[in-house]
Amino acid sequence: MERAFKALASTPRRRILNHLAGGPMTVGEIAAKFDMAMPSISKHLAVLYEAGLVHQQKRGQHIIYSIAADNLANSLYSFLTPFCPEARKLNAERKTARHEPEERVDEHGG
Amino acid sequence: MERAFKALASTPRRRILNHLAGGPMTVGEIAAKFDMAMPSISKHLAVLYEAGLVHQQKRGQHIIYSIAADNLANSLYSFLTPFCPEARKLNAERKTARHEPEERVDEHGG
DNA sequence: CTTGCGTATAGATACTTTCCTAATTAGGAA
DNA sequence: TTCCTAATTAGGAAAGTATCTATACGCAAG
Repeated sequence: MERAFKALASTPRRRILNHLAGGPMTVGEIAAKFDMAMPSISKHLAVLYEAGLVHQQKRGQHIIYSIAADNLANSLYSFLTPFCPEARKLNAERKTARHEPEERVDEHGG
Repeated sequence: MERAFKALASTPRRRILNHLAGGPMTVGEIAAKFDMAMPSISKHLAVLYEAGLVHQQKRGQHIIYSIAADNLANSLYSFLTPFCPEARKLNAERKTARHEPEERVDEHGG
C-alpha cells in the first residue's frame, strides 16, 4: 500500500499507467512518447513494478510492461473502505466476478 | 488530482485520515495520538486541506478537521476509471444516490 | 568471440519533502 | 490591557526524489 501510493504520487508515473491502459508496451515505446530519457522511464517503471501496479514480461531482448489493474484497484479500494463502504462492496464484486479466491497484492515479489 | 495523490503518498497523512474516519477532531487531539509535534501535524493537515481531502471548521479557538470522503472517493474513482469501468459506475451511483447535502462536517457531535 | 540493440544500473546534481524547535498569530477569560 | 491555550508560520538540518549522462548487463545475429 505504501509503495502503491508513493508510486501514484508522480505525474509521469500516472501518465505511464494511462498509456499502459491502452495495451502492453516496451520501455522504448513509452520513452519515445514522453520526451524523457529512457533510464528515467525505466526507473519509473521499476517503481511501478515494486508497487505491484504493472507486470513484466520478457520477450527476447524486449521487456513488455502491462498494467496490473487488479492490484491497482485493490490497493485503492482497500484504502477507501474505511471511508466509503461502497468500495468494499465493489471490491468483493470484482473478486467474485473473476473467480479469484483471495486478494493478490504481491504476485510479483516471489 | 495531483495534490490528492501527493497528499496520500505520506503514511502519517493516511493515518491521520484513518483517525478522522472516526469523527471530527482538533489538531491537538490528533497530535496527541501521533507522537509528532503539533506543527508537523498542522502541516500535514494543511496538505490534506489543499488537496480537498479534509474540511476545516473553526469553533472558537479550535479548528475541527473532518474527512471529505466525497472528494477522496471522487479523486480515486476518477483515476481508476480508465483501468476498471466499475469505478465509473460506482462513482455515478454515489452521486445519484445522494439525497443529502454533500458537506456534513458536524455529524458526529458537537 | 565480437557487434548491435534494448534495457537496467551507477554516479552526480538539483530539487523537494519531512521533521524539529522557536517565534508568531488568533481567540477567550479576567 | 495581560495571561493562557490552540494553531500556524519561520528557519534550518536531514533525508528522499527526479533527472541527466555514462556505463554495464542480457539477448540475438554473425
